[in-house]
Amino acid sequence: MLTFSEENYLKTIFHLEQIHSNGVSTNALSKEMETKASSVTDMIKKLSEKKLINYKKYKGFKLSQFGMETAIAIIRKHRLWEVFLVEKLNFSWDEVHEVAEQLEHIKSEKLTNKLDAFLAYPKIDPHGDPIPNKDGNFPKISKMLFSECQVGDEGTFIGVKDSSSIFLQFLDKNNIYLNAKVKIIQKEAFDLSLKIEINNNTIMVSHKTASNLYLQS
Amino acid sequence: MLTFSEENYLKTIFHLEQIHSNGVSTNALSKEMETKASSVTDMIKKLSEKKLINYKKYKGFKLSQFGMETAIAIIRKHRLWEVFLVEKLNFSWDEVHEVAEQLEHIKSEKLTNKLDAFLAYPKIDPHGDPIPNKDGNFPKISKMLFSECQVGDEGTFIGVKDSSSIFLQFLDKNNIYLNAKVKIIQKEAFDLSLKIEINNNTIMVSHKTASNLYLQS
DNA sequence: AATAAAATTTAGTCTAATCTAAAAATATGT
DNA sequence: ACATATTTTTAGATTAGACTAAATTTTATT
Repeated sequence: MLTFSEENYLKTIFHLEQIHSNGVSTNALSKEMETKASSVTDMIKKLSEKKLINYKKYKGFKLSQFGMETAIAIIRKHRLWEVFLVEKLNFSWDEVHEVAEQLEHIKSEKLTNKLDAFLAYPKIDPHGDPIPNKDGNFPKISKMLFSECQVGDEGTFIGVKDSSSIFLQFLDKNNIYLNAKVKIIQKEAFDLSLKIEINNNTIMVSHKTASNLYLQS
Repeated sequence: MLTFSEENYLKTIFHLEQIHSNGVSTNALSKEMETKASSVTDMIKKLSEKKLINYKKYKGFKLSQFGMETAIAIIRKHRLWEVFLVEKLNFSWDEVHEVAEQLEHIKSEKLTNKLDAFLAYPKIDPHGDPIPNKDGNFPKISKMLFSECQVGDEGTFIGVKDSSSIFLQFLDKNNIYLNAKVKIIQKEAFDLSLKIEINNNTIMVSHKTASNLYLQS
């Protein structure tokens, strides 16, 4: 049985591997975890003994197959709970992360799978990130930033790039809701702002805003 | 911020105070927590320093007002999550306790209150135990055992005394479901077995079974 | 009231997860 | 290529929560 701390390390290693695909360094992990490098070395040794990562002194580390599965299971739980909090309990986006950080450590496969079913097997979380299924497979989501779309493109607004409170609250205030149907009406050459149709309203969004919204077509 | 361990101690002290109303002893608590008495003494000191209990060496301890509120908040979370697991995720009664033991430690008042609202402010959990409200007040539940009822009594089956898996599975098998409307039809003088009407079915239950079912009239 | 029994506390050890400071290994710049 | 900088690891300390064994206090029994 893994501790919370071990699980948090695994999760963070997983995320770092997405960027540094040829292995993660002690320093990179310590920065991400906001701990000292020596603490990371200690934990890395423990994870290595438990066969969760492959590690050679001074040479960085990578998740093992087993470690990968474990990390994905935690991410699955995190994202499912986020959906639950937003869709069932009416949390706003900017409040869910902290609570999901706790809920992701609840140990019950049965709970996870029943929650998944209760939520009707969602494929993406409120930030637009894909939710791995029971077998650990991530659904393919073809998403692009609003700012990269062509006039005429349409689809569903499924997530954000910037998930800061201030941005999410800005979206709320402007009635830009998750899962809204969106169509790109016009693009201004001058400032790259977009005219979009969203939920049968036509509004203008700045280039900066458009660069932080994902459309699934 | 309290640790899981501190929270578990508080909860257990609360339960013991229901029985030993003039204070709890180190030994009683160590038995209930399945730890050694010396470990309890250590923890008691810490809880005392944090003003969660009132403690005099060799003289036992009691929850302070603050400790009481904290314990009740944990019990509230435990019971709300049990309702969620049974009513929303279709867990069976005998599976919920272990998971609720984990969920009760999630720290977010907002989550607790939103969960409460989502569940429509339930007053009792799947074992028939009362759920304290946001202010820590327990609802008054007038429950009695089926075995103590008179012929003609009617009400709702709200909980069990024996919550062992084997008993809960037995109830499932015999279509005795929580919140069923019940009427006592007849009582056999010979073996004290009852004929009851439950969900428009008439069935017989043994005295032993009837001694473990609570009716709310 | 004296002594035996039981309960409680203290003292010291262990493990997990962190830290600081120092040592060792690796990487970099001229 | 070699001196320096950076990264990583080791060594030793700390805190929380548990433990064992011993000491102390309280309770019970004659």
